[in-house]
Amino acid sequence: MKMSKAEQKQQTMQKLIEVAREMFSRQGYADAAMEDIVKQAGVTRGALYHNFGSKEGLFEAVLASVQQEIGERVEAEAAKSEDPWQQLILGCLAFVSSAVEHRNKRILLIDGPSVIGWETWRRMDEENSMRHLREQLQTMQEQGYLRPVSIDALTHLLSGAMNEAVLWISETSDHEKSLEEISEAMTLLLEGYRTK
Amino acid sequence: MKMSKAEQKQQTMQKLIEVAREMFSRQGYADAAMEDIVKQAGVTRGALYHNFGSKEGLFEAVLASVQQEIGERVEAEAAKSEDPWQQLILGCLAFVSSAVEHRNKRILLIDGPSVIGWETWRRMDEENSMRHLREQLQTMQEQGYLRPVSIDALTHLLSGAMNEAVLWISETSDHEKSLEEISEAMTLLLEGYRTK
DNA sequence: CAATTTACATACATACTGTATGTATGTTAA
DNA sequence: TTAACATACATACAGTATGTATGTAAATTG
Repeated sequence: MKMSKAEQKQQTMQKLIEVAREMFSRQGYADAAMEDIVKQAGVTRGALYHNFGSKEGLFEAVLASVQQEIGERVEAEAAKSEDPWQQLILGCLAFVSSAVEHRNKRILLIDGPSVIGWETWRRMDEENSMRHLREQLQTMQEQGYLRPVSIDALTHLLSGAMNEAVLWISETSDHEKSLEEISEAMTLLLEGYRTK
Repeated sequence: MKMSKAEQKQQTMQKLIEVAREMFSRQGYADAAMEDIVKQAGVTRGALYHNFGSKEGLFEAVLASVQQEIGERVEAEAAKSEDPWQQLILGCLAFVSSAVEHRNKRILLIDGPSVIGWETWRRMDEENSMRHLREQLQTMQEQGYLRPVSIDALTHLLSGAMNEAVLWISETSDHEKSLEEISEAMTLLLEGYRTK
């Protein structure tokens, strides 16, 4: 069976991203050696540098796939309700549940900001999970569900709270219980902004 | 003027920590070369490895000094009031104001968790700024100021919210304004937990 | 005051990223 | 159909950074 150049490229890139995602998750960015990644992916350093340019470039591609995956799950979950408050809660819970997974957590929350810089990390996040959050809050405020408060500030506060929640949950012995506690605390937290 | 061994050690360690703190803040942990650090501190690699063991060891010492400094400011600020709610607000604001400073932000919030791992980072933070927050919330709940909610969960949510707030503020063009917005949003956020 | 520990310097080993160059395979157009 | 070219990738090597082993002078100690 023959393969076009485009198909071949697509395949090696995907394989490298998969392998790198696993390695970055297990050992962290700094301790994951390119040599091991290409070996496990069944290619050579040439392929990696041809397609991604640098270790950072590879990481950015991996992070993008992580964020996209989470963003889709958040959106899908939020869409299950018509009520704005329900949508907000569902979205937040979906984010925490997704991000806490082993293959996402470290890449997204620990190494992400450090490796590519917080600004770039934020810009990438903005186009995935954070955009949904901001738009949801914006809409809710316009419809009178939320008190008059800076949407920017609020978005970041909530996003930060959830990020830390993810890291905390993943460290606790009983994930179910801690997720439940976070869910309760988040609900109360949001009550402070509620008008109707 | 003569110097005892202990004094000498203390002095080189302090100098290395100071220089490293500046370099880590400017270039980030990964791009800060040991060679440059020791050169600027006026010693050699021998002194560094003798005192700190590794690059990570040096970073941990730097981070400790950052956290201690912030922790002290938070405590001092909170002590300016007798009212628990005022104390909480003052402490939170002091944390954000301190952490946002250039010589603290990156080391504490960006590179910290990535370099030494989130668990270690949390354990270190626990002994500084976070402990104050948890104890304050604990006390407030016992005195009936706060709704019944998991103090652990709440502490992490607030801590995470503030951390992200710091990073956001530092990226905005008008720090004063964004700090004001965060202050307002944080106050409302806390209202959700208030009982009296 | 001899012995020993301490604080540090220096030279070197190791490991990892990134680059320069080569090659085989797919693509395109006369 | 084939010649010219582009692309995807392999390989060998260079550069740089961390960490270690060993040496040394000064202070501490019994």
